[in-house]
Amino acid sequence: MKKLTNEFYRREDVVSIARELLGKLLVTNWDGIITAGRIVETEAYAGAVDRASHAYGGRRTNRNEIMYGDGGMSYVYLCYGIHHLFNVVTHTKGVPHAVLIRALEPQVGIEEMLRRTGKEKLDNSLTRGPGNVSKALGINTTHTAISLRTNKMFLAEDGFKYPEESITASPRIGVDYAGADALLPYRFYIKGNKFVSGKIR
DNA sequence: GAGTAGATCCTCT
DNA sequence: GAGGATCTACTCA
Repeated sequence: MKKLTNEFYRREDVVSIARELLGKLLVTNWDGIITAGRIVETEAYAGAVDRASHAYGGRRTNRNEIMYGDGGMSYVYLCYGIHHLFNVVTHTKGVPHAVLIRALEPQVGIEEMLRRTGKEKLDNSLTRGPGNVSKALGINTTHTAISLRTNKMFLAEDGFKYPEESITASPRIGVDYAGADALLPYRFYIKGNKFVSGKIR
């Protein structure tokens, strides 16, 4: 298993990165408790020109400041007062690109994920949707702005690849307020995977 | 199976 | 003071 490199995160094309993250592993290790899952759904947020992004029009606030940092950092924020959403910051300093991790297939520490989410057994709701992903992996807003190359939280590849034909693009979810940009095919997921959120499988 | 309301709080205006 | 990159449970059918 190899951690993804800074070169991977710091490329210019956030849409390609979002697509390539499918099949990679997201690992957290809080106080020695390891949980990990394989990424099956992502969304790209293309910075200042993307009306669905927090950084649209170059908006810069305390909350999204980390998006303007170097690629390879985490961006976690609270949505609807309840859900913590986990993003990977990409591109280099000054360009606020990010990829939202929307769904995982659980791999390691399933018992711990069940404990964190209060569920009794593994089913497709455990890591389906960005709110559930963060809950299962124990991610919250205190984990924003940390490097994804530490041993606490990182993305890695283990050689596994989903076949090209199983990768599907679609418009993003929950961004109706973004006008025409809501229609951009910036969401990527594994066709037929039961952990993918939304109605279209 | 489809549609809808409610939860709940931080951030920005 | 408003609203959000969501999820679940509940209704109705």
